[in-house]
Amino acid sequence: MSVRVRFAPSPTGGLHLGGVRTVLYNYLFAKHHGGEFVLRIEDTDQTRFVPGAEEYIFNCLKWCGLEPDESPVHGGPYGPYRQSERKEMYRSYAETLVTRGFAYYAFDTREELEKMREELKTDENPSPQYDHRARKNMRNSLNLTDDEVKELLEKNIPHVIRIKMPENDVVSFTDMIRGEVSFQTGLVDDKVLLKADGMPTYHLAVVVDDYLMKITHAFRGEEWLPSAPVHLLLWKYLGWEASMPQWAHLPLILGPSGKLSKRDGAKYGFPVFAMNWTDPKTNELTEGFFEKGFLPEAFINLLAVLGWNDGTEKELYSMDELIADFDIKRVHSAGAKFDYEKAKWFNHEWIKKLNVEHLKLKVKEVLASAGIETTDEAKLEKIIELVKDRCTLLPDFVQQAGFFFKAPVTLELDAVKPKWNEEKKQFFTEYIKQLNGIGNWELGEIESAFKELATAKNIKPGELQLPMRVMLVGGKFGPAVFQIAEIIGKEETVKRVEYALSLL
RNA sequence: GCCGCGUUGGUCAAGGGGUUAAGACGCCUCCCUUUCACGGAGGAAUCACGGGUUCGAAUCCCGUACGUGGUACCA
Repeated sequence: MSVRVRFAPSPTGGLHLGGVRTVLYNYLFAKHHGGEFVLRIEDTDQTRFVPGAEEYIFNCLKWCGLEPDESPVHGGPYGPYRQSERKEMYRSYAETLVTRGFAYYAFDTREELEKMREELKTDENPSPQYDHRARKNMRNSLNLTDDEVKELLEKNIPHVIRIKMPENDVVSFTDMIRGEVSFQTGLVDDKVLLKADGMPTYHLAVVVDDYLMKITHAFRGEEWLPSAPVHLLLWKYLGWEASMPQWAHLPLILGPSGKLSKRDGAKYGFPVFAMNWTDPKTNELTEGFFEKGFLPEAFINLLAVLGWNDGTEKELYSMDELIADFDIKRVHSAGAKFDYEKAKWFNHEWIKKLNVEHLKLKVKEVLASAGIETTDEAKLEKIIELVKDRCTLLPDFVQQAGFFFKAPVTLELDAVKPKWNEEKKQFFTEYIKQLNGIGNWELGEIESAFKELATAKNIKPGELQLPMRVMLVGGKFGPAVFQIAEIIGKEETVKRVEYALSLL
């Protein structure tokens, strides 16, 4: 049987680091086994609908290179892939469960539920559940007579269907990451399966759809572990136990203080979403890795090794290598704190690693958005090669490569002034003359003229190089000075030196 | 509160009865370089605690503490 996995986001907002990692592990597992990766939209909560969120998710996955094989936009044989479009099929499964005695109708109103919680609430039990004890005193088909239930149903009185958790049983299963996990059914509440509006809750939808879509392995965040017994029981009650997927609950990604939230991002200055997301209601922007200047290769890489390793010292993986080496059993069971410094290191490594051709377009874009037009392709390529070791994030190219195309507006003259004197000024005045005389404008000529003149003037060349750099670059950074001069050309070099001299 | 899951340097982590307890990020020192990086060589820093089991425990068991998640007609 071929491997089929799924990622099932609810389109309610930005796509979190942890979400992308869940997609990634699903994707890697599927591809490693030559299986399919399906994306299903879990939009059963109509009150939380957020326009644009679904399209946003697809954009993120595309940028990450994690394209689904089946999805609402990619199609596939098990559609529809949007749960809201599957609404009609859930009710009959829920009713089957009622018929079999594994679930029941509950007619309690919001107010009645609140009242029950209020009454049962104590210091020892701050959040009472609708469980096997509570259900005995509520308005549901367990307590009502058949006729009463029938009447309520016929009158279309709003109701939900709840699972009837066994009072005293143990449900256990083997998690691919954690091993044997077990739960006392009496401590789990009677989760709503079908809501009053006819939509299923996650609990019903996930098992019905996983069954219908022939999902073989179900990987999801650790936050689902406590409701796993409900899902296990549903598979059993529906008579599908034999086709139940294997489960793996992935560890959480934590922020500097506890669970990683988008607030952490704003607070500590790092992105937490794959791409920028603006909440349409509040207009609040949460930064994304894409806009921050991360390469998808690096983003995927850093996420992959946040909670997984192959047992070797290897840390840099391409997607193909990940597919080849990934093993869900080697995923850690403990949560991992996200470290932005290390994330940046990964990006730096990937910038160094990727060839110029691969980087060119992205660098062009980043320069363009800083108002720097690059038309000379050969020149751009040469420059990227020269400066990429110095760039951690894509926008770093603006500082590191920008001055090749545009003379610096402000010069860091404070770095020069303290040791500046008349001799040095004369040196540069004469150097300009020599520069103008160079016929073959290339590195060797520019450099030897500089050094010979310095020797003649009895000044150490080293003492002149920093001023020269500041004149051309604007600050104390960048590749070798004469290389810069060679690339920007004679005219521009002379111009920049003259301008700087006028300020000194 | 109750339930689940977890706990190796600041962070990511290897190791799963006998190791000088890998490696990476970050930090520090030095070399290279009269810029900034890259690269290279070093350094500081870890098995949450308490009991067992065992000749021997970071590794196995039990407690405790702490962290984290759940406890919704949200996913």
